[in-house]
This record gives sequence, C-alpha cells and structure tokens, in this order.
Amino acid sequence: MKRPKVTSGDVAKLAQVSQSAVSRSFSQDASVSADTRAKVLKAARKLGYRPNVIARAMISGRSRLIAVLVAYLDNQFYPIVIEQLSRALQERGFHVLLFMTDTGNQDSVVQQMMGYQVEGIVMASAELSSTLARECAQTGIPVVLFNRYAPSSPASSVTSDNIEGGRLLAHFLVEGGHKRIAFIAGSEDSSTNRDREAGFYRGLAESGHTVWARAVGNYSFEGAAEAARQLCASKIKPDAIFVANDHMAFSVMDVLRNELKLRIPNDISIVGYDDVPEASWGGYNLTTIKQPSSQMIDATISILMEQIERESVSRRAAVLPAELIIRQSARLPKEKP
Amino acid sequence: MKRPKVTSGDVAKLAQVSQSAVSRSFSQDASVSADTRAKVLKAARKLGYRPNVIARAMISGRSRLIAVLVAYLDNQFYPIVIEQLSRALQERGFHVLLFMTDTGNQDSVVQQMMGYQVEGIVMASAELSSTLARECAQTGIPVVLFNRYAPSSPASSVTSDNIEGGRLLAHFLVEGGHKRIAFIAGSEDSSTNRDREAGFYRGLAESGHTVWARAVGNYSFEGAAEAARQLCASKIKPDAIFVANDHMAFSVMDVLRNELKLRIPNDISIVGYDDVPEASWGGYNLTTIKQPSSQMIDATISILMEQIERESVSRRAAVLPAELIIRQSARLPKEKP
DNA sequence: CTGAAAGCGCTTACAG
DNA sequence: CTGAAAGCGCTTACAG
Repeated sequence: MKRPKVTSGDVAKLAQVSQSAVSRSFSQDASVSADTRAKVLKAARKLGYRPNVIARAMISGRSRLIAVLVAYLDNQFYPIVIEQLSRALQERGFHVLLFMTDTGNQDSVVQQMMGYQVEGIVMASAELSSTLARECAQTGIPVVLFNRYAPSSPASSVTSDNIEGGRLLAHFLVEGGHKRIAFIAGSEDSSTNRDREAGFYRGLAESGHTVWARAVGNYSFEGAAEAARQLCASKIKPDAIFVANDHMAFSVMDVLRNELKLRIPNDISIVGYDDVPEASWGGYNLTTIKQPSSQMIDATISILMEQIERESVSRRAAVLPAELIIRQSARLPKEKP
Repeated sequence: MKRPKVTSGDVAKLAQVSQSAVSRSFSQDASVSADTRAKVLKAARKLGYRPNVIARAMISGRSRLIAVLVAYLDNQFYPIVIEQLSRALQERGFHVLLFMTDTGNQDSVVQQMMGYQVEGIVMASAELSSTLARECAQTGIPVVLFNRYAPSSPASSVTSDNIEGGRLLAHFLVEGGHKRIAFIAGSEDSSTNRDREAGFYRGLAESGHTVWARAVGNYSFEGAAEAARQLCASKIKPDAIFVANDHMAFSVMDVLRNELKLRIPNDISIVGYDDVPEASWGGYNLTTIKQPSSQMIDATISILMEQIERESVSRRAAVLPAELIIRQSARLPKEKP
C-alpha cells in the first residue's frame, strides 16, 4: 500500500546525472545547464519525486515553516487572518505551523518552535505576553507581532491605526448627540486596547467631552457581558458604549437587549472594533472600525519574506489605515443643514 | 543576537557521555541507566538543549506533525475544531501543520504534506473532494476524515450521527405543528448533507409527512440567502425550514427578517445544524443539533495516536451522538395534556 | 547499559 | 556546468 519513497538518488540514476545535479535542478539559482535541468525534471516527474523538505531544512535551515501563535480562535478576527495568512504563505511555498498558547508540555512554546526550525514567527493575538514576544525575538528568527506591538522589543509589528480608529469613533458618537459615552476595555495590558482607548479619549477631548464611565471586558464574551451589566446597573445609564472589539460588542448587545430590554440604537448606541463577518449580520448590524486584514496580511508577508530572504532582521512597524463602517447599532449624526 | 545552536554533541561533552547516550536519554523506551539519564538531563538543562525535531524526523520519520486540511474558516465550526485539535495534539507533543485547499502552487497538497513527513492527516471539511481523500489514504499515512466520510476509501472517519440528527429535527418540527416544511441543502455531494437530508426525510416520513420544498445553499452564506429567497418567492411560503448547517441558517434568518419582514418563529421556524457559538447568541437563538466537537476531537486523537504508535492502519469509523438543542428560532411542540 | 559507526536525504563548498 | 564528498543533528542496529 505504501508507495516507496523516491529520493534524489533515484532520480539521478534515471536521469543519468549525479545526485548533486538533481539537487541543483530543484534550486532557484543554482548553476545547472538548461539541458541537465530538463533531463532531471523529466525523470523526477516520471518518478513522482519532490525534494524532501525535512532533509532540506536540516542542512540549510530552510524549513519553509512559519510558526503562527494564537491564544484563542473564538474571536472570528483570528480565523480569518489565519486563513488568509496560510493561503498567502502557501502560494510562496511556505506553510503555517500552528501553536496555541497556554497549553502543551513543560517546554516553552519558543523552544518548540525552534525545534521545528521555523523560519519566521507570527504572533497573532492581542493578548500574548510581552515576555513571550521578547523571547521569540531573541531567537534571531524574524518575528512579526500581528495586531499588537511591543515598543521595547526588536520584533516587527503590523497593526491598524488603533488610535485613529478610536478617534473616529469618538467623533462619530459625539456628533450623534450622545452625552453619556462609556467605554468597555479589552485586555488592559494589550497594545490594541491601550491605543483604541487613548484615541477614543483624545477624540472625546477634542470635542470637549470625557468618558462617562468605563468597565473592563478583557476581550472575552463573558467579561463583556459582565461589564455591560456593571455599566447599566444604576438608573442613569450610558447612552453610548464603545466596546473595544466586535466580539465583545455582540455579547454587550445581547445583554442590553435581552436582559435589560433596551433598544439599540434608540435607547443606547453601541460601536465596536474589527469589522468581523458577524458585524454585518442582520442580528447585529454593528457600526465599527474595519481593520484592513488583507492589507495587514500583505504587510506581514512582505516583512517576513524580506527578512527571510535578505537575512536582514531590521525592525519594521506597519500601521494600516482604520476605516469607520457605519451600520445601524449607533444613532447617526444629524444631517448638517 | 542569535544564540548558538546546541546539539546533542555539546550535551554529551558536558555530561561526559557519548552522543548516543544523550539521544537515548531523550527517548521514551531506550536502554539507559537512570544515572546516565540524570547526568544528561542535567547537562541538557544547563545548555538549554532539546532534540532537533527535524533531525529526528529525517532519521526516524517521527516528525510529530499532523497535517490539517481545511477549505474555509468562515464557518465557526472549523476554527473551534482546529483550536481544540491543536491543543490536544500539543499536549501529546504533536503540532498542527495547516493546509488550506484550493491554493498553492502546482504541487498537489498531498505531495506537500508528504514532503513534510507528516505522521497523520486530518481532513476537516465537509467539502473536500473524495479524490483528495483517496489520494491521502494511498500514502500509507493515517488519515482521518473529520465531519465527513467516504465509504469507498480506506480512511478512518469521525462524524456525528447526522442521520439521527436529521430525524430529531424532523420530529421536532412535525410535533411543532408545521405543515409546509422545507429543506435547504449544503453541498449536495458532501456526506454530512446527504445524511442530514436522508435522516430528515426519514423522520418526516415516520410521521406521515414529506418535504414541502427544497433548495440548495452549498454551505455558503450567499448561497443560503439565495436559497431562502427562492423558497419564499411565491405567496405560499414554508412555515419551517431546516437549514443544513448553522452558518447558512444565520444567513437565512437575516434574509427572512430583513428582506421578507417575516417574524421568527411566529411566521416561520428555522432550525440549523452544528451548534456553533453564534447559535446561542441573542441575535439568533437558533434551535439546532449539537455536534459534540469535543468528543469528535477525542475520537480523532485516539484514532491518530493508535495508528501512529502501532503502525496499524486499520480503518475506524466513529459516529458520535447528536443532540437537539432547543432555543427560540422554532415553534415548540404543544405540551401534551 | 554503553559507545562507535552508519545512515536518513538533502545542500553546498571544493575541484575540475 | 558538473561530480565526489562532507556534513546537517539526530536514531538505531551492532558489538561489547
């Protein structure tokens, strides 16, 4: 049943060349005559040969493996990113080796990644520890922090303009005539939350407002529900809430509607951040900021490829534009006369 | 910056033993004295050594890599599965190598997987071609079809009891007093769709009913919307629809409510299949069949581990129980007096 | 139990 | 351009 493994030696024999010639024929810029290469490729096709990536990785370090580190996949932003990233990488002959944090054996995840000789690391979660980021960067392997950054680390980063996004939301809510504007934070030690919050407060300040109340949802569904209950516990409730990401915003909307019997946006406006697919679903119609995931993936790939090819490990920080997506979960600004 | 790579030779030198002894100390059932092993482990810890998986894979074939093949990640069922699968595998020292189908270079995905010497393959998508499944199985590498099966192939499979699930739904709708019961299919050539549909029709028949109308959504969001419009185009509309998975059901609910201004479940009942997280969200509250993803993962892991360890490639087919989850998207059966 | 040695399938200087 | 040879870091018979 198992088909026999075919090696470069087999191909060499059939093509009547040396094993080295076979190897060279499969390498981009090796010195082989067109003639030899043709013979080799023909023989290889006949035998169904393709170079063993593992063997190549051993000798050359080129494993064509990119480690992708994530904490959770329940926020739809990440699956989408993983799908796109994986496709883009596959097109370039690379593959995604997945690591979920907070699991596994005693070994640090960094050690595990190194064991596989990964050529690059993408840390795709707002909530990964900075220690881990630093540890990764120390390996000398190109690291890109996706949707987070760590100023003190030598790792590259790719984010959307979270500060500007926060600002846009603040202005939008103020122009909508809201007076008691609240904020539900994600993880307080994540850069996304810090920036979104800072931008939001700045936007509020620019129009002479301040935040009316604040609670913490830790980017979790349950945490957000709790935060919403907290903010709405007393008689006077906020008339708008910026929830630090869409995933939490859905939970907040559920609590407001079903437990507190509030109408959205008549009684209270909700805005989120990310523009995950569910934001456009009829059940939520969430006004939010779109993180340009395709552009973010492109930037990630280009940083990775540059660093892998040139072996330069110069740090880069890509910040991509944030865009306000207006739907129906928040009262609209009045038309200017 | 790059820390120097430490090999078994380095550890051997420090521990004053042979390189073979180092290797043996890191292998489960190798003959080493407790004494030697202790010395080695101590030295290893000191140097931060851990065996190079790539080298091990080369020589022994044990890459500790499991290929996971998926088509799309926008149906939340799959991200959840990948997360759980990846965690379970990591706990056992394995890792997930991700393959998105329908991308990549000319090489078949099977060839790519073989190049990485993966020890197992999980095909986690209802929509992967049977040809691909067969090709995978031919490699001699253990293959488990997750959430699909192919009777003609030697691959193992893990599914929930889709036939029974379909039956449960049929009885539930009939008991709810529905008279014009429609079905929206997923991919017609997928085993999940076939079984759910067959079970549904059987359930209908058991209580003297037949399906009132049928349309195809191909498991896509857009396809489902179109199917819903089709079913509701004429004046007499169905009073219940079984949509072959939750992902499509959300789309159907959106169309019914927003475009057709129907109330759910007052005007029309909707039931889905999978019980993805969004099904319990307030915006949908979808009555559905729960696929026991944890049990399905457990079964997958156990099949994989058994086949990898014993090198037995006997086929297994696990079918796990389906459970009806009643929420509010469908009219309830009348209480029996 | 232990060490010396062969070998996994490649890539890559090194000569020619 | 081409081949013979070394070597990547391990595992695993083979002797002892």
